[in-house]
Amino acid sequence: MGRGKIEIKRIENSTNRQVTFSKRRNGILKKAREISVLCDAEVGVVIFSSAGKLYDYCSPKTSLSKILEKYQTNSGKILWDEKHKSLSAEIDRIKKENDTMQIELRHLKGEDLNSLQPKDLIMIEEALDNGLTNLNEKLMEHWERRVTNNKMMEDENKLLAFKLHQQDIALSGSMKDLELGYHPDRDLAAQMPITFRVQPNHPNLQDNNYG
Amino acid sequence: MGRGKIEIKRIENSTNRQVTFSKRRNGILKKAREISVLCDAEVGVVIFSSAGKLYDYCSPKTSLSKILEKYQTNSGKILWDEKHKSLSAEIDRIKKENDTMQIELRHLKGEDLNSLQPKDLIMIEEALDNGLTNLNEKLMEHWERRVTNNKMMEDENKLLAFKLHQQDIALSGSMKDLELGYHPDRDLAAQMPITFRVQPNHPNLQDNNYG
DNA sequence: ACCTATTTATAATG
DNA sequence: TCATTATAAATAGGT
Repeated sequence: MGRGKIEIKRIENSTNRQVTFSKRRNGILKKAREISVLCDAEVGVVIFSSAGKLYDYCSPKTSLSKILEKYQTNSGKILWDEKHKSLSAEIDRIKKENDTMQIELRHLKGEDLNSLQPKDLIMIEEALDNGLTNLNEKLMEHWERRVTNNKMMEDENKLLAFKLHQQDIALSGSMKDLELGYHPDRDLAAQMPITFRVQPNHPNLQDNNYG
Repeated sequence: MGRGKIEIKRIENSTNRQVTFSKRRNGILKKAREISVLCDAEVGVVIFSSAGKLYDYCSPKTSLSKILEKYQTNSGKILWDEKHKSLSAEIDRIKKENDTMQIELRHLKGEDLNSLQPKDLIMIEEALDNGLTNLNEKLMEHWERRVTNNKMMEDENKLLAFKLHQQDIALSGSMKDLELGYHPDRDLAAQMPITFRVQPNHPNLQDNNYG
């Protein structure tokens, strides 16, 4: 379309080339705009001149980013840059790791064992046995701590009972003494400190040595 | 350009719109091709029809990926931000999942138990017990299959021994008949085939039914 | 940049 | 959907 027909091949005259580029670039961008309006289409156009200058168009109500995302899901082609490749690679790696662990977990829980050979089964059994051993060790520690605690509390209780008993005796003694002139305050005062001293969960209890 | 001038606004008639889309799309792609050849330009075009169908063009000797990379460095716009974020989010999600499984695995193997309460320990123990139960079941199946096989082989062996015995008897019978002209080689030759016939691991053993 | 002869694209139609 | 064609639009070459 013009004064003369031209062949579609690189225009060697640099000035001519640049002029043609400018004209046709405008043409394309205009047509892109038109088709997006006329036909309700999403259009993205990116043009670099041979000099490296950038021109682009993107239909309204969207963005190149969105169009390209759609492009990728639709075409299956991957456009993204190195960063994304590495992120994707990491996802793959972690997923693989995940799967492996998933399988191992299932096996340890006694699931999906049908495909395994006795040799594998025995290895898993060893792992389970080992786990149980370690676990029972821990449980034993807890248990022993509990027993020790119980014993300590028991001793403490005995001691307290004993002291209470002594007090009872002392009290009945003073009661008898008081039959003439008794001051109740003194008895109360004598009991208070003991009440405060009773701390069954005292952290340093094990340092004491009560029969 | 056509029989009549049209306004640049959405074509309401759906058929018309689709036809116009088809024509103009071809036009744009053609012009994209032409400008890239005539003017040595890098061009990328992505068009989605309103129905969501994808059409694209990319100038030769490059790729959309490269063009877009160039676009980003040139325009400063980042096309991948959203995708980037979603990928990162997925990595986080999977990593978390990974960690959880990692911990569960360690616990089942009897590691890192110090932070756990007896209640947790007991739950793990139950899981291990359960796993062991399932596992032993499987092992038992394998074992029983092995035992059955052994028994069948034993029976087969007995049968073979019996047949051998019978043959021996038959053989000595003929030997006696031959007491006048005996050849030691023949005895050896008679034993050979039996040796070869003994195949304890015969694959079809289970199809036989020997008392 | 503009002009315009000419080519090209395409709207309407069959 | 496909071909035709009259007409609008794009543009090559010139100024």
